[in-house]
Amino acid sequence: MNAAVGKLNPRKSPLQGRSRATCEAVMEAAARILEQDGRQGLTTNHVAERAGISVGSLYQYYPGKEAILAALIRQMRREMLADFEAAVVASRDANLAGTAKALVRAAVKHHLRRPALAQALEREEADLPLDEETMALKAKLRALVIGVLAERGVGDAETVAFDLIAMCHGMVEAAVQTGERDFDGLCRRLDRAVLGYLGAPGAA
Amino acid sequence: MNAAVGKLNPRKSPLQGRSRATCEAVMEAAARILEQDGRQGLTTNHVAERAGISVGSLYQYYPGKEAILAALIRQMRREMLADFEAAVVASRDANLAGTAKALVRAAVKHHLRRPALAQALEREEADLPLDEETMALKAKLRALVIGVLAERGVGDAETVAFDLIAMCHGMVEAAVQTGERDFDGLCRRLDRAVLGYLGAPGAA
DNA sequence: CCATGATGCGAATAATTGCTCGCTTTTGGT
DNA sequence: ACCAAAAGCGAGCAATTATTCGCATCATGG
Repeated sequence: MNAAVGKLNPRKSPLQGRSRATCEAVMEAAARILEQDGRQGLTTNHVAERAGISVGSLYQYYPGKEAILAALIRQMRREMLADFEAAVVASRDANLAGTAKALVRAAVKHHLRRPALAQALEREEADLPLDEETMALKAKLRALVIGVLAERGVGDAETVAFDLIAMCHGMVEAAVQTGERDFDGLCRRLDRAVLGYLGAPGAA
Repeated sequence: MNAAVGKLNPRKSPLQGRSRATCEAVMEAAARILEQDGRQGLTTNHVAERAGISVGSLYQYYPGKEAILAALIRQMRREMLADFEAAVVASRDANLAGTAKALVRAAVKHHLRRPALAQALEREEADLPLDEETMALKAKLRALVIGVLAERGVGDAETVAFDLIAMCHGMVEAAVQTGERDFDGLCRRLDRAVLGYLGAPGAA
């Protein structure tokens, strides 16, 4: 039963209101610590202190800091996937360029919400044994893009989807890291990159 | 004097041949550990053991694991910059597409040499207080590309250079992470992305 | 071949961080 | 009002990791 209860899954779920608040406080404290100090500052004692609770309480719900990290990552992933799915649905009737732009905006929005946190979490993903979930998420994202491309007659949709995702990821990450916060400007540069790769019209 | 002797710079330089060998053994051991176990395995004791020397000897030359990491990163950066400069020089007389392709190949070559190591080191860069050096390197790289672009009449060379570097970085990293080892195939996809962004001909 | 400084050693100690456990307080139901 | 279960606490022990230091060994110039 539940073979995945290593050190990554919550120990037990909060039942009462205050324990729910405790869990949220832990997550938010961990997020802020990651944003400010990076992983080095993410110790169980430090998180508990920052969350205004005791270590003991923390361990009631999370078996270790990896579990906290995993929870943050899973939350981020849920939001991201939802944003992308919404973008695909919303641009159901648009042409290739229109859909591409919608997806680009979803990606940028996602990273610009809490830029430092998004970057920190992505850097931690690699260390956690979440490969299965990671691959599953990437597969879903790719499937989404592949669908969009194939429906609109783009050849070798698999490879193209992979590359488009990777290129956007790289550009957004680089831009965010330099402190770029101009949403529209960044989106237009991504449009240019995506449409350029596609050799598509509508690059205005 | 030398305000930067925090914990990142070597303590002293090896003078005799055997101490030089010691330092090299430390670097190689650290590299292999990073490739296999990631940062979590990179402890001073472990590195020393793996290098076949004692911890004491390690501390003679490196004041801590950060210094080892910094040394590895600096070495990688030197090689990378040299590769890029060579590519620019070698394609001095080529047109935009030709030079772009040369730079793309330099980038891919760099990452495909020791893929796991390159990725591990890039992930660690962010944690180390090497911001000055990091920015300096990025500036040099960008300057190289800006020069290439401006000479060949590309507008807004600064932004374009930034984006091209970022997009290639993202694509190469993603490809390497999935185990891609097809040098030529990857290069052609990068060509397509770069030339597409540039809206340039020669995309064959 | 001796002296001196460089190099090497690794058990011992310091520092950090992870985690538990016995106990108190709070909550919700009856 | 009472009780059982849930939640919370934090000192303190365990485990891991970092770092030193006194001493042994080796290399090199004189």
